[in-house]
Formats: sequence, structure tokens, C-alpha cells
Amino acid sequence: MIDLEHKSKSIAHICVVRSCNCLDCPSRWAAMASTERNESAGAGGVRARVRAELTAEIKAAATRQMAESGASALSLRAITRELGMASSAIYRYFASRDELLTALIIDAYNDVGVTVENAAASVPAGDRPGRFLALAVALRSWAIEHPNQYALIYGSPVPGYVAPEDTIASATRVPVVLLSLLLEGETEDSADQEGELADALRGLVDFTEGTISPDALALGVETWAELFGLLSLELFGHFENTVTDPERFFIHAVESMAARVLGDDG
Amino acid sequence: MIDLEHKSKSIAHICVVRSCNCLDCPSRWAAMASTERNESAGAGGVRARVRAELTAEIKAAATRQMAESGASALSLRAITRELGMASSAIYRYFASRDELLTALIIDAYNDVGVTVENAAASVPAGDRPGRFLALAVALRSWAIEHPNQYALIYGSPVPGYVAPEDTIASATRVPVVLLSLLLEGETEDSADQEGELADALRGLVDFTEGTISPDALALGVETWAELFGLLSLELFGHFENTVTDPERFFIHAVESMAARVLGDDG
DNA sequence: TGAGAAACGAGAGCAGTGCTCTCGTTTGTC
DNA sequence: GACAAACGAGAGCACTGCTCTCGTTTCTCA
Repeated sequence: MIDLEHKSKSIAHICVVRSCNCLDCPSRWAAMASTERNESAGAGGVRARVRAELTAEIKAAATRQMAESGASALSLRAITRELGMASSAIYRYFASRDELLTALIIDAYNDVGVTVENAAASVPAGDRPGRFLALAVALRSWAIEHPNQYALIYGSPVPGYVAPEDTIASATRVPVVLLSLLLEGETEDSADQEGELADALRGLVDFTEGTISPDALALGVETWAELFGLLSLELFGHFENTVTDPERFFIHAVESMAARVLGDDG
Repeated sequence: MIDLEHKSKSIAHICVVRSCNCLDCPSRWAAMASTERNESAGAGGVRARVRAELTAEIKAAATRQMAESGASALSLRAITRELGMASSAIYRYFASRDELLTALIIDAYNDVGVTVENAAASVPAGDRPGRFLALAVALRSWAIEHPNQYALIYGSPVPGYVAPEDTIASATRVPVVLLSLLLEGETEDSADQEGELADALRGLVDFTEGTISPDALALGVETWAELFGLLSLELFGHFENTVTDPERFFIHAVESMAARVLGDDG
């Protein structure tokens, strides 16, 4: 597996692979390890280990249940039944249904994140359209294999639910891969940070520390939007009787996006 | 208000305005009047009238409640409380929660449908980029004013819920406006209906009776996807800390799409 | 006009949910 | 070994969608 190279100077903090060792990234990656979050109470004790195991079992049962019936049909009582414990016991591990859902959301973000990272890294760095295609196809495959998890993170948020800080680091993995790929070679020492477009994309402009032109960033966000628009329309049933072969059309659209954003050259 | 002209020959059955009187459209529009669906029992009787009124009141209360707490928090019992009736009485009007939801979905599709149709029709037919911009801005405004209704129809479908036939006619209104606008003047007497792309878009190719090239159709679907991708990313919170001014960026993206799909000319 | 049928509203009830509280037990720590 | 924290189990609360029954109202048709 070939790592995406780390352009610490040209694209600040946009590090695609976990092995990146620039200043800011380690903390970001560390924050993503949601699985290890519940193991903090008691270091190496027996109790801590069985707690971690049960926490994982609960999440596994929840994931299984969600894959069958969707996120909003997820029932804490059904999980406790499956695990043979009292219905009240689950609250020792997750304070509420929302907290379990948040853990599942983080896991889903990380799952699709590593999938996309690996797909991009499996194509030589020089072949940008190839990487883009691999990335997009991997994203779609993941979405189709995990429709309910896709809906959980990219569909309508459950009412009243506000994503906690914990999720944002994991949530950025896919767009970061996408942007870092699309913007390779598009960087400047000091891009124009003024203007309407730069204002509209202020968050992104600051994130990239002004090394990328607002126009290039805008193209990247547009691509991001079309990618998820295609997937959402397909997965949520809006291609019925219209786009008869979504896979073939998806590849066509991805190639068209690649030509538009990356240019026609390899 | 200026009607979009009806190109019965060039774009078969893609009629943008309700006043269209081609062969196939009247039945389509008729099927969209979900409001009148429950009035069929008893023509002009008193009972039928109060039934229609109560049905409308239930839907109004449901819409109000959904606007506050989202679709999955919608409670039949809360509606009956608000209306001062027994909890069981609501089942005389809607056989299940899903049936109420379906009615709300149809209404939402029609609501956004007329909004977009009117916006497109408010710009002279010759100004295609202007129409596209008006259409897109109206679509976004509607989405922002009705976020929960947007999520209801374009977000993740509720688990186990399958859209009944009733919804598809209403659901096609927005894409039909979009496609008919994008494809004006792009028609041919007999476009190539073969090839991979035509196969992938078989449903659309058949719908347009082969008068539009698969390439043009693909561009239209891509635009559709980017439009809804932009809105979904924004409304579902994925632009947080990234696209700081979503409205401004949306307009930029729409103009970029218009230039790409409609060409740079007016 | 009056009888029968259909539609209706209200209430009780069932099975399910998220969540809380209490109580006795187990485990870890000083 | 004492004490506290963590834990599992159970009962219980308020809520949900939905069903069934029963008495009343309304419509229809002879």
C-alpha cells in the first residue's frame, strides 16, 4: 500500500494517512479512536477489561440491529435482551440512546474514513484521476454495503440531536482525503484570501492557511457535494425508474468530475 | 406570471406548468392533488365535509409538530391531544403513522414542486441561466424554511418505509422542472439511444422518448445531484466550520453549474 | 318516513419504548 | 480488612402505536 505523500508545506494539516507525523495531526487522529474512549477508567484492571468488552458487544449488537432495521428503530431494550442483561444495565455503559448513537456515528465516520483513505492510497500518487476514481468507487461501495450507516451520518440528522465535538474529527476524514487529492499541485505560496468567494469559504481558507485559491476550494466543495448528492439520491430511492444502472452512471459522473476538476491529463 | 412554454413535440411529457394540456399530463397533475384524496366518501354530504376538514386539521397539526421536532418525533397521540380528541379517533382518518407520513411527504413534494415551478416561470423563457438561478434559489429558500420537510423527502427514508405509488408523481415535479429547463434546445429528432450511458439512464431515455442525447441527460442528472448534494450537506450540518457563508457559496456553485450546463451565453 | 348500515368518538387495554430509582452484590483501593 | 465506587437486576413511570369494543350519530335506500 502506497501512502499518500504528506505535503506539510503546501497543504498545511491536510494529512491523508494515519502515519502522518506533522504537528497537528497526531492529536486529530488520537481523538478519532472512539473505541478506546471507554477504557479510561482503571487502566489495566479486570473490571476495566470486561467493561471495554461489554461496551464493544453493545455497539456490535447495536450495529447489527441497525443494519437490519435502521437507526431510528434501534432499541436499547432489544440490545439488552440480545445480550441477556437487564434493560437498566445498559445505562452503565451509555448514558442515553443518543450517546450510543453518537458512538455509532463516530465509528461509521471512521469506518468510511479508513475505507476511502486506503482506496486512495492504493493507487500511485501520480495518477490523480485514478486515485479519485478509486476513492469514489470505494465510497459508493461502502455506502451500498452499509446503507443504514450511510444514512446515519449523511442522511437527515435525528431530531434534536446535535453532533458533539467528538464527531467532527472523524467526520472530516473523507472530505480531507477528497480535498487533499483534488488540490494536489494546485497550491500557491500565498493565494488570494480576499473576495466574496474567500469569505464564503472562510473556514476552508483558514484551514488551508491561504495556500489554496478560493476557486480551487470551491471546485473541491462542488465535487464533494455532487459525490454525496449522487450517493444520497441513489441510496434514498430517488433514482428509481430514472437512473436504471446507478453504478454505471456513477462511474460516468466521477470521470466527468475528474476531467472537470483535475484536468484531462493524468 | 409567465408560463414555461410547453414543448410537446421536442420534450415529450415534460410539462412544467399545471396549465399544460397535453395528453398525458392532466392525469399526472390530477394524481398529485393529495389534499382531495380523502373527500371521496359521500360527495357533498355534511359528514364528508367535516371529514375533509378534520383530515386537513390533522395534517396541519402534524406539519406544525414536525416543524418543531422533526418527522421521527411526530406523535399521533400528541396530535389528538392538540385537537382535543381521543387517541384512537385519529385512526378513522389515517390507518397508521406511516399513512400520515405518506400524506405529509406528498404534500411536501407538491409544496416544493409548486415553489420551484413558480420560481422558474417568473423569469422569461429566453433567460435560461436566470431561470436556473431563480429555480435553485427558490429551492434552497424552501429547504431552509422547511428543513424538516426537506429532510422528510430528501433525507434518509424512515426505516421500513417504502414510498407508495402515490408519491412518485409528486416527487418528479422538481426534477422535471430542472430537466426541462436544462434541456431546452438540446433536443434532437432522434438522439442516439444506444451505448453504455443510454443503458445506465434507460428510464430517463425512455421517458424522454429518445429526443434527448444521453450526454445531455447525464449532465442534467449530475446537476440535480450537485444541487441536492449542496443542500443536504448544508442542511444536515456538514458545512459547519467549512463553508462559512452557504448562501453565497450556493449562488457561486449555481452560476458555475449554469455555465457548465447551459453554456456561457444567456 | 323509518329501518338498517356505515361511520364515528371515546375509552380501556396491550405490548413496546427510554429512562430513573432502589437495593443487594461485586470489585478495586487505601 | 474497611470503605467507596462500580455494577446487575428489578420495579416502576410516562410515553408511544395500535386494537377492540361499545354506544351514538349520520347517511342511504326502500
